[in-house]
Amino acid sequence: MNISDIAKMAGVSSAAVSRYLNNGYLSRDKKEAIKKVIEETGYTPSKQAQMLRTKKTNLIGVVIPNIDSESVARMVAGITSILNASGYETLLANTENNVEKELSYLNIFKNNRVDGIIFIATVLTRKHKEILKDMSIPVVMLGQKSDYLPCIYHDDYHAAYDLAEEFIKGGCRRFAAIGVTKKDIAVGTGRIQGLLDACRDHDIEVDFSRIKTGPFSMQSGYDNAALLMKNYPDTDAIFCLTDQIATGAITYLKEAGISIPKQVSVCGFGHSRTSKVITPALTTVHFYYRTCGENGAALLLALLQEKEVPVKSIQLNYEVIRQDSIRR
Amino acid sequence: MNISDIAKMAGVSSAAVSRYLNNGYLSRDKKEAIKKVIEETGYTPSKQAQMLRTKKTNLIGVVIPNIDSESVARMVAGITSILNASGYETLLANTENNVEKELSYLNIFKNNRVDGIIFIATVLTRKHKEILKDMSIPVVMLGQKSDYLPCIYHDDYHAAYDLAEEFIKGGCRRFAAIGVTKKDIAVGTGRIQGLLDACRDHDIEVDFSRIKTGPFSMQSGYDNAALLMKNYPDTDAIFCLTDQIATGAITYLKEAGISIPKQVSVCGFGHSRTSKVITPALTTVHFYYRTCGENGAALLLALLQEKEVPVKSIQLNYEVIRQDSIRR
DNA sequence: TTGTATGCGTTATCAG
DNA sequence: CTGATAACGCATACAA
Repeated sequence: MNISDIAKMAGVSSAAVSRYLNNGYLSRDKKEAIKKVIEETGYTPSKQAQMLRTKKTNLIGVVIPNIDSESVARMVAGITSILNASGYETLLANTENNVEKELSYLNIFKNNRVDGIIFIATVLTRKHKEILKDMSIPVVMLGQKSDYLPCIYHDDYHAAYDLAEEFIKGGCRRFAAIGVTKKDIAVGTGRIQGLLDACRDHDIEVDFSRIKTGPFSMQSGYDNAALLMKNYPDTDAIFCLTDQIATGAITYLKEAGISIPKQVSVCGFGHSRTSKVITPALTTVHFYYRTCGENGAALLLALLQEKEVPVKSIQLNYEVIRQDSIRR
Repeated sequence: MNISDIAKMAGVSSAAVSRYLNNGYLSRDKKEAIKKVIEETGYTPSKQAQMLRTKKTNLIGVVIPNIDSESVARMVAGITSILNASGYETLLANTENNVEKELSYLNIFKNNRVDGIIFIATVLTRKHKEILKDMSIPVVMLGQKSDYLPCIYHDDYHAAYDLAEEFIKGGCRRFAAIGVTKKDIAVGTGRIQGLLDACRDHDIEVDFSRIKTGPFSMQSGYDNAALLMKNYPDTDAIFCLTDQIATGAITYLKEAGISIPKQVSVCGFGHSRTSKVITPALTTVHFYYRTCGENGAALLLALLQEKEVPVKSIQLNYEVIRQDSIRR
């Protein structure tokens, strides 16, 4: 069932049907006739043919590192809510934290598969820049700051700085940290820098050998906390770069009979569901992940329409969630 | 840059290029020539044109109720891992628990937009059946049992039965439950039925007025637990139909100074991240969500290839996670 | 093994 | 306002 079948049945030309579908000039009675036939047949135009003809896909490629992560899921929820409301659909590319896959998907989308891309970034390599710099379609980056792409990101640095001050106010002086790869600029570098600068501003020395790194997992938090407390038993603050890591650390500390926050204070980042119900409730920072997704989608839509929006970058606010894992 | 440009540059016909792209008959030297030109130009064939021509999209529509849910996210992770490995991409439709949207997306996908559909179902109405029954493309349903579609689902009933027996073994006799709409057959009906049948088999009477329902949220758990303990203070077991609900219930009980599991025992379903770290650790049941997604994708792929796989339905196993929220 | 010609289902141009 | 027709980029039947 195609447009010319409908045209024949309605006694008009296929051009008329096309006009009907696209709100073009059409007399009242032809409109009626076409409407009737379409309703009777349940005809819907072929998206494939429309795409080929109009060069528009109404598809947005969304590249994510891992869907099974609370923060990413929230961003995706924000993205889809805005995009769907505007008649776009999302092509989801889950890279499972694999850089090769990430580059590969970016390349697949690069040409003419989608109208635009939203890229939730973690680690950015030179190859990323190469691919992203000469895209023929608009791209918005989420979660990392970029100087060559419009982006929406969180103020990881100041969030970390504020959190560090919470520890300091509570009297903590011998800091340890459990982080992630420095290559993740926002998280691995930015949050650690916030900690270091806060300590410097308060004349507190940081023992760099107490800064560990590992994956974004509870297991890393558990293992590294164990390592830290064994090698540096006088540690009184463990600065965890994500709630997941903090959850693992807390689990270890409790098992080891180390009191939180009395003997060791702990923080996380992300305000996860778990942070609200773990004992002690985790002092953490809320990032506006859903908003980030929404803004990213809105920005992409603007780019799609106006063709030349001045390259914007948006830094989102944060909120320190003071709970019970840092002593006061 | 299209196929005939490449053909000209390589000194061959466009058909030759097409054959090169699709592994057709081609002499060695022409192959070389075409390869060279394609590499130089970075040409990639237009997916839109291919779709129109071949009637294949290599797209799978994935309809989900809400991406910001641990169980759904795990299923999606499983789906994408299998689909991507087979060269398919996923068109994600997040319905935000809105039945209208769900029907609408199913309809959008119904015709020729995608090659197949994976549908993570919750509540099934007559309209769903109407739409799903005369699909021109294969559909696999996840999370609910269906008699008219291939489906993969969990053994909610026996999981609930086993969990109920845990309560009974621990000496609980005055059951309450916090559930969800009965229209969700797997969760709202199946799990409650498991509880009721276990009680019946152990000659325990259930006071139906202690069975509450609400949304899939922590808030519902909190509010309903409060309501229950106020109206039926002798309750010694709260059977929560999801971990989220259980988390809310536990939060209330702790606030109210009611000891868990001593005075009131609690269970959940889903083996969420939170269930592992909340105090007391939640006795719950593990469902193989990721496997469910993987199997669903694999089943759809089989359907896509063989055209006529006998309508299969797969019931997945479960594992009771005995932790500390039910007394022993 | 190769090239020519046709058509997939639309939209857009152009003449009427 | 309307209809005929070309074109989008590719894959394939058919002829060579």
